[in-house]
Amino acid sequence: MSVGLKEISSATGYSVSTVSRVLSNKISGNSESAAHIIQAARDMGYNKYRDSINPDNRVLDIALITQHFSEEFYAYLYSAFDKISLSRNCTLTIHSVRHSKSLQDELSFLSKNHDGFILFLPTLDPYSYNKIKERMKDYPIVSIAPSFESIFDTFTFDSYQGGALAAQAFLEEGYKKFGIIRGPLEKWEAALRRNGFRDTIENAGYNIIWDYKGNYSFESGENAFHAVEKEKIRNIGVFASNDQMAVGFIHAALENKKNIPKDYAVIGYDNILFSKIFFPKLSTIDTDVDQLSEEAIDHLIRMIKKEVNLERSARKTLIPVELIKRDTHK
Amino acid sequence: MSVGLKEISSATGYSVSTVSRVLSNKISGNSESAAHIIQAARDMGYNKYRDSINPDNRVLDIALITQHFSEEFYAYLYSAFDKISLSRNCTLTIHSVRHSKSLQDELSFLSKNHDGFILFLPTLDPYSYNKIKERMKDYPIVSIAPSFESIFDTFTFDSYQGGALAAQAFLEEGYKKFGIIRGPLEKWEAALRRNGFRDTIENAGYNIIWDYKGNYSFESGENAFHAVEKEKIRNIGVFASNDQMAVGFIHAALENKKNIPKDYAVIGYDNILFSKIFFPKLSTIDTDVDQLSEEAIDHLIRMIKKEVNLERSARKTLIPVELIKRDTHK
DNA sequence: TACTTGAATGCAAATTATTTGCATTTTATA
DNA sequence: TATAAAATGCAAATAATTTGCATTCAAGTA
Repeated sequence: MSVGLKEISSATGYSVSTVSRVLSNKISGNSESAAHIIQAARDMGYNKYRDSINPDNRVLDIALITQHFSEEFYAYLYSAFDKISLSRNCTLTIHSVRHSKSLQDELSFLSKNHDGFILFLPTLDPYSYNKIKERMKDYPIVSIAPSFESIFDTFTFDSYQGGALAAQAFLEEGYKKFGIIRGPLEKWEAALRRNGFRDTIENAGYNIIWDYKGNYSFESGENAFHAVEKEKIRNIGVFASNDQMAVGFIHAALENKKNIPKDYAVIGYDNILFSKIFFPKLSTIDTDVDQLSEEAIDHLIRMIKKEVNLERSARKTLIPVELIKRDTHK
Repeated sequence: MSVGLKEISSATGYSVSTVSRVLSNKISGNSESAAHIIQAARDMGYNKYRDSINPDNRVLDIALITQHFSEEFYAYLYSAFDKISLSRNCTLTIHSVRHSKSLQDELSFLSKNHDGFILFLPTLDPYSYNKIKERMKDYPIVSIAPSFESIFDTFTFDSYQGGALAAQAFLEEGYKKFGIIRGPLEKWEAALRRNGFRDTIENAGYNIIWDYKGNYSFESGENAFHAVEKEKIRNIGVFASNDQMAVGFIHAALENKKNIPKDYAVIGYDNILFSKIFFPKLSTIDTDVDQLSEEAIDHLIRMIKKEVNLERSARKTLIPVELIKRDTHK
């Protein structure tokens, strides 16, 4: 059963004309009656609701578009966005397009039901990003995926700083040998983490003497250990590009009767739950997902309210990260 | 800009009358032209799309309504539903109502944009469930939250069986002493896991000699260890109601130079990622989230297509669980 | 091939939904 | 209490959608 002005009229007690005027902004939307009618229109599912009513006078519907994986990080991310959007009086819906066949069509469809998008599509290529931009011209979109080229206004963690912080910690503690377990370098943030670490080490006059190409998995951390063990390096500061690899490395090291941090000092990245449970407790780079979501959502809301100049080229905002010192280095 | 039949007409090249007929099922929806028009209506965001078109002829939009927490389980759950709904040609959106002030209104609103709900609201009271049922009469809803009273057709894991499997394993291995770290008993599935374990132990002529009231957290697992240590019990089979508590228990035990499984055999529940990484690897009850989502979604689709008799009282389907034997018991 | 039948289509009329001009009422403010 | 601005409802105007009817098209049949 389709809902029209007549139904809203009888539900609220106002005439059809008044309802019409409220729902097309012909009447200032801040009076009590207007609020009542707008609320009813939303509740009853009036289908021109979004098109007609000024974003200032209603709840905004925001879609978080992700490529979902069963990793803890996603649970954190959703939780943060959920919390912040509640506090901003927005309704958040999460859509995974990981398996989507026709991303463009899907986004186009979703745009009709939402006021704006938060995009988290780390593996999408610039060509597809540009296609989206083209097709969704003027539609409010914020990206939170780390990427080289900014096509949309972007909020991401300062991965370069993260690598640098790990390096600084090792340097201050007097380490002289440094190694890295890299993430896949085609991922932009993995490259940044590595560069931040390397640049800081090299600026201090040292070199990275061991470099292992991991793939972010626990297993590749274990493999990294076996690789470093062969070379009989000891007393080295190892920066792992994520906690899974760090934990894998430490796990393999302990199984082989090595001492952490004496033989190998390790700093990870992400501060996953198990990094503080794992024994020894893992030092790691912590990202403030709450801050990321807050800034991204607030910016998106400003875009929806047309307070952002879209003519300018896409901004990129870096959210600072922090080193959590625990027990896997001096 | 609101999209009407006129716009769809010029986009597709058919007359307004034909478009009207297709979009109100006056024409069999399986011809090529009909498919074309329906597709265009969806893409262009025609706002009576859902109301008008027969569910057989279009993509279904399903909402997974959860109370989101930053736990790995949620990432798995979403991932499974995501995968299955893709294979069923459904669009899935995830909505967290954990912090929602007016659940009823929110659901009512969401129902206008979706064809059916999967409800995962484990902490919701029966009164609220009944309110939802009342307000959303005839709207397709499937629940996947464990609960005593079935108000909606429900698919959940067989938690009782899970407890029983843990007990059987201990019994077969010759343990004579049994303990349990319970989840919060107001949670129905925690009660079931406990009952399954206890009944099996008691049927075999033994008793649970130690019972700790946990709260599903890592810390309460650690506390459980300190409690059992005080009583100087050893060589006991401990069933932890979830993996977090199991890992907490083992962690504290190892820190106190105890041997797992010699001093304490442990079986957990959930099969979280870290249960296979943690050292020693955790024996645990595994739930097949894929099967759960598959059955729930398929049932929901049948409800949407009106192939389920809603007059009957709510069905409850139990999905079997499995014991994964690893290294924390004999 | 010509004929038959039923579905698909478009035009225009009918119906339904929404907007707006105008007169009246309410509300806020001086 | 007076006054102006905003809100409201009625009814007319406009816009959107549906439907009756005639025509076209496709597929099967004699």
